[in-house]
Amino acid sequence: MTLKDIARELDVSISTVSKALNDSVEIGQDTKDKIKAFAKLYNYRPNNIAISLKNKRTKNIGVIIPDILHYFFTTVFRGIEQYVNERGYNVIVCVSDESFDKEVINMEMLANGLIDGFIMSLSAETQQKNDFTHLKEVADQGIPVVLFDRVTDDFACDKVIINDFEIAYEAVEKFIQNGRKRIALVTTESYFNVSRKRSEGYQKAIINNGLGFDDQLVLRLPYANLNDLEISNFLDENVIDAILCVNELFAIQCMRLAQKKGLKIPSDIAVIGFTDGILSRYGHPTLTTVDQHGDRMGAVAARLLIDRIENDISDESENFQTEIIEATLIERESTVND
Amino acid sequence: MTLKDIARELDVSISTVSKALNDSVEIGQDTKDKIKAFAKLYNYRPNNIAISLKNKRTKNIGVIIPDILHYFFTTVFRGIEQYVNERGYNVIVCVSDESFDKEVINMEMLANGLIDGFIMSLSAETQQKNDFTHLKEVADQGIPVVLFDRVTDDFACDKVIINDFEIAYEAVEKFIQNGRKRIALVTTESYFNVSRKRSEGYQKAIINNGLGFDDQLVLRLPYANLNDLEISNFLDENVIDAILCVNELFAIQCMRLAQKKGLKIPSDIAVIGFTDGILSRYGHPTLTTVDQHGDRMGAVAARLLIDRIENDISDESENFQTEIIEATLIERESTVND
DNA sequence: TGGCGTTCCGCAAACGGTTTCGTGTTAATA
DNA sequence: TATTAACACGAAACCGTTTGCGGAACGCCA
Repeated sequence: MTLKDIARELDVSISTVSKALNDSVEIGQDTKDKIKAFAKLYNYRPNNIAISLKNKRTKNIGVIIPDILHYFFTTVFRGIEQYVNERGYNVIVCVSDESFDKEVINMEMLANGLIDGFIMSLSAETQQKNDFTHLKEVADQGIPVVLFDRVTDDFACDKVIINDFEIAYEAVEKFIQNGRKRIALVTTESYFNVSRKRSEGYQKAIINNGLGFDDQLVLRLPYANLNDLEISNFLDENVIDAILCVNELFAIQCMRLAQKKGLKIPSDIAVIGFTDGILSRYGHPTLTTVDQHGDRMGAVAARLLIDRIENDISDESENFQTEIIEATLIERESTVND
Repeated sequence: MTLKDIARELDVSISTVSKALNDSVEIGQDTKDKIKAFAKLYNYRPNNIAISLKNKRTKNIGVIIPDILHYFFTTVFRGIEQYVNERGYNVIVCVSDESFDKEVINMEMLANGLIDGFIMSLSAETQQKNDFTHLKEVADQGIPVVLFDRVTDDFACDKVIINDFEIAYEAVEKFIQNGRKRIALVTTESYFNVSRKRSEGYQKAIINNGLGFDDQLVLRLPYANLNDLEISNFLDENVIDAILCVNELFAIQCMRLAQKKGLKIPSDIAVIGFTDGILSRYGHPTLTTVDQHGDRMGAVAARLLIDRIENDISDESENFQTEIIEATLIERESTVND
């Protein structure tokens, strides 16, 4: 069922049909009625591809995330999806699998007309290499990009992040208020901007509270291929009464291994993680954690992007914004003193 | 950068440029070289929308899942994404949020030219209502559909499922081999085809092993809004030494509440769940569970769909297939007898 | 009756490609 | 020298829409 079909059946021109269906004033009321009735009867729907070609707008948003199995990204994705749907857009997702090459390939695939803009979080490899030419290329093509969470200062665009530094600081102070003295940090290698900021927040809080920063109490783990040994040794070699972990999985692992050694949580060791995921809520004990409000983050990123798309911002004044989502600490069993 | 631009610059016709870039034999070698060099220099990429319009193929697959936060669906999604990318397709995802209306709206949005086919798992509401007219409509439009996991006999198409009945049967026998006598089942209300089959497998195994089916030992919970009370009462009111749960979350909840009552796992109560997710692997204790091989399921569904799309199956002989993925039982701490 | 303004509709271009067919040039062959 | 085949390229249709513009028909007024 195309405009042409309707035009032929009703013996009018294609343009008349198009205008009638779009309620143009150029078309007489009875003609409109006739055409609309016919269209409804045969369940006519305009072909979106043709429309996209015509107005050079696809109403699709490209989303590129490093890992779909990661709870945080999943919630951000959901936030994006919900928001863009409300504004009549669809989402095309690609997963970079933390790989620079996949990120580049996916962007190139989507950039040739398939999408009106990108929302993305940088892959681990991209952050390591510090190579953002693929971002610059799509930007040069006039395609807007919004970065969230894993962002970089080396590429100018709208960004959405959380207050990593402050919330890490707050978490450490929570420990201190509860009387903890030997507070450890379990983080990733430092090329992640988020881990770095969280580490800085940790360090600052330690120092400001007069505990004295001790690099021995910082454990840096590879992002993937987690194994028990390093954590286990770390726990053996240090006297620790609290651990701040930069993600949920690290926290759960720490708790499990500490418990295995006969330590009680939270009485012997308190634990705080990042990402309020399933593990935090249903782990044993339940985990005090930083809620990054992924849904909100996704929605904000989507709002920034669509606004930029629709405002046809040819004022390339590049008034880029960085929105900061306030993370919140959710207290659960892993820090409650009994 | 369009064909027209290149043609103008190089003073040849558009068709010559098109043919040259597609390595047509009609074009002389030197002309080809010149055009290709120019195209590469200016980083020309054909507009996918225009191509889609021309050959009425978008190379997009529509995926509709009930819940992106559900680990199982996430793994299936990943399987789909990986497979279709290899075959040059992209994925457009929509989340139905277990709602019939959202499922319908999403399908209609995507059906008008945006995608070449659907991969989907039915929402809870759709299964309850048993209304599949939206599926039939897109099928009538000639758009192929592949259902996975949450399928229905009332709509003819390719399907991918796991052997729910058999694996539930196997799980119960595992309990029995370990000497368990009072084996409970925690399931959802029965409109989910998967839960129903798992329940049947449970029941059959109980009966075949001479344990005598006791409906008292079956707890039926609502799918959402889980609260502790029902499970807690269930544990109080019955003498139970093993529980089979139809999903991961139920299993984790059961373990937590059982432990709260002072019961030891697995010595007092053994537990088996479905879905080998994060909770199963990192829960306390680690959970014996049914691995549904979501990745494989997604890949198979994608293969079925793309084969059907590309084989231009006008032999509407409707030789629909139902592929069955063999689930496997992963043994962890929650069933090991000590 | 001539001129003017409305109303209603069709023509054709445009979006960016692919593809069929036709045409002009050259060289080989009878 | 005339015929023909091979080769290289261009014109135009097509995919399904939207939209500016022109024109026909009509009514109204002077």
